[in-house]
Amino acid sequence: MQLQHTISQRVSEALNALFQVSVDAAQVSLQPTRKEFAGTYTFVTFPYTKTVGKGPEQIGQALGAYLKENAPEVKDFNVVKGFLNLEIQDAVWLQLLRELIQNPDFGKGEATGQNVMVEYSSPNTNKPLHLGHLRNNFLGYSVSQILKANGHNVLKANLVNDRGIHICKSMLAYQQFGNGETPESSGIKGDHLVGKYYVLFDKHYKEQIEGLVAAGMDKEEAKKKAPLMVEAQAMLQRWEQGETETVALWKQMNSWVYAGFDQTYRTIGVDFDKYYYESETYTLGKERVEEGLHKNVFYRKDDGSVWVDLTDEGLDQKLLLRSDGTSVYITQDMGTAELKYQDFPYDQSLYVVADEQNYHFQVLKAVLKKLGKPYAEGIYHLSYGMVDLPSGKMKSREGTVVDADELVAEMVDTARQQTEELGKIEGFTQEEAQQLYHTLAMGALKYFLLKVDPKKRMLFNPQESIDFRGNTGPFIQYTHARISAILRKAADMGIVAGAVSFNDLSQLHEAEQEVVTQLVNFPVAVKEAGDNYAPSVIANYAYELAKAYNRFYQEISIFNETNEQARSFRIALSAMVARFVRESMALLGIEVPERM
RNA sequence: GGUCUCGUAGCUCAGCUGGAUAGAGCAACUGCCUUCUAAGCAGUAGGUCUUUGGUUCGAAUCCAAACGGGAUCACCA
Repeated sequence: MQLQHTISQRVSEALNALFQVSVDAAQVSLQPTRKEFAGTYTFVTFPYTKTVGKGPEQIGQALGAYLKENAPEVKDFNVVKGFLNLEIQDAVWLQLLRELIQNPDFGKGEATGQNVMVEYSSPNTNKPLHLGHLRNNFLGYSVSQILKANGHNVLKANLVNDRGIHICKSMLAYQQFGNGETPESSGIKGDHLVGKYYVLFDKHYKEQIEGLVAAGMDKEEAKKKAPLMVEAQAMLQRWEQGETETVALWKQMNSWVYAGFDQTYRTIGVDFDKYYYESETYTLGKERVEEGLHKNVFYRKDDGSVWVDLTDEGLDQKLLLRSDGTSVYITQDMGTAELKYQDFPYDQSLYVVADEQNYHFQVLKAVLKKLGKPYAEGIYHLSYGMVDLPSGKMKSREGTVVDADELVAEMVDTARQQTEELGKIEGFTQEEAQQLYHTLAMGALKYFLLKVDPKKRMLFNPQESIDFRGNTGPFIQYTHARISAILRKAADMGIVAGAVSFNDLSQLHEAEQEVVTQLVNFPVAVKEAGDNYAPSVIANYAYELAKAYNRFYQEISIFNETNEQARSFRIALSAMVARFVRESMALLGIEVPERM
């Protein structure tokens, strides 16, 4: 039963019966009643004063009295100015809980048959993952889970940026300064090892530039003429020509990076259904360019370069192919979009990419539309804001990035410290303790990064982010652990869930009713999160649910309750909260412990 | 400069498909562990929702402008 919908229906009927005003139930908007007033749903009467011809308060009184009399769900009402607050019968809440218990799919949308591809992570293979990538990975994974819960077929894709000048930079530095170092010989994780040479390249490159400038060269020219840069360009050429030695080095270094990434992905709990590699897709777009020239939506300049004019879309002219015939970024993305569509004919294609590329994706969509591609409309750039540090923006070249592996390790260590201080894990084995630290660390980190609206730029304060109290992942995990303890105790006492019905129970405490209200909201949150691609909606939901439960937990005893039905109800209620906490956290990619 | 985006408590953020006296968490202060896990609960204090105008019965929310942050406008990716 959709309670809110039912109440809308009742209000619609009442409007008709009392005032002969015909309003479709779907048009009757109800809002949650504010805490300081009694009630669950509030109907605002102001908009109806003209059609009804009465004052807002009068309308509220009349509707309230009518509903109390005629709507079986309505227990009572009160009117404050133009606001009609409706209280719901306890029997309705009890019935709702029974329905939740019997419906294991509550909250999940019906299958839509829609295919949605979610591309996320998309790392460069020249350096390890950092904090920004974490936001990306957590977002992509979580949105995928949320879309699945909304009934879509989801394919998680990772487009690995494994070629280009930046890759050649680390390769070149490795060649010159590496002395045959390997992850095995150095004990350094593969992606970090390669990243080390990327940094080394930059260091020597800068020295060369300074040297040239000191010798009187213009800075811009020095950047181009520095020997390391010239060599890196040459290496890229050799790579594109497939020169054996260069390709071998490229393969070797990439394999190190992949081993490192795999380890990180496993640690942070994300995965992919399909990998795309830029080295395999970067030439694909050229056919699309040909197609566009053919269809006369692109044009070729005298120097041979190909352009598209998007001024009619409010955008600019955009280069699609260089004068030497090689691809640029957008060329490749045009090709990859087509390839993706062939692999998995999608209704929607999400790109989880930082907001610095907003313009790029506008252009990509516009260009594909000009080509008349059926899949262009489904392209959606899930743009997220950068993660700032208290010191400002992260700059990889200035060494102010927060490394993902290091951060995770620090979080795990903090989780260990906090847990040991509280001394709550007696009887845990080493493995169980380690597992718990990891669960808590990832819960804290993921929740911190996901609770903020993706579109917004956010601040990562290392001090605050490791907090395990208040609006945090561990707070919600803690709620689950508490309930687990209750369910264990119930089992120990031989109380079988559902064995005692609560059919004769007729009264609820306010705190109990609040919890049911939150439970009932689960599908609303799942849908809203799906419609807006916003894990933050789920995070907020989980927090509200946990808060409502903790209040109930504090105020009302379960095992001291002598009324068997009331006790049975509270255990069932607790079990449902545990379930929805677990399910909503799973939508964020966060696990919940049985004990902590 | 053009385009886009953001501006809510000391800090980090909710709220934004218009509704009541704008909410959380952190930080500060006060209570609550012989009772199911105090990683908790209850409470106090903290606000010109950047500013100005407009639309409306009603604006943090919609529109416009200004101010202030940020992104982007490469034959880079």
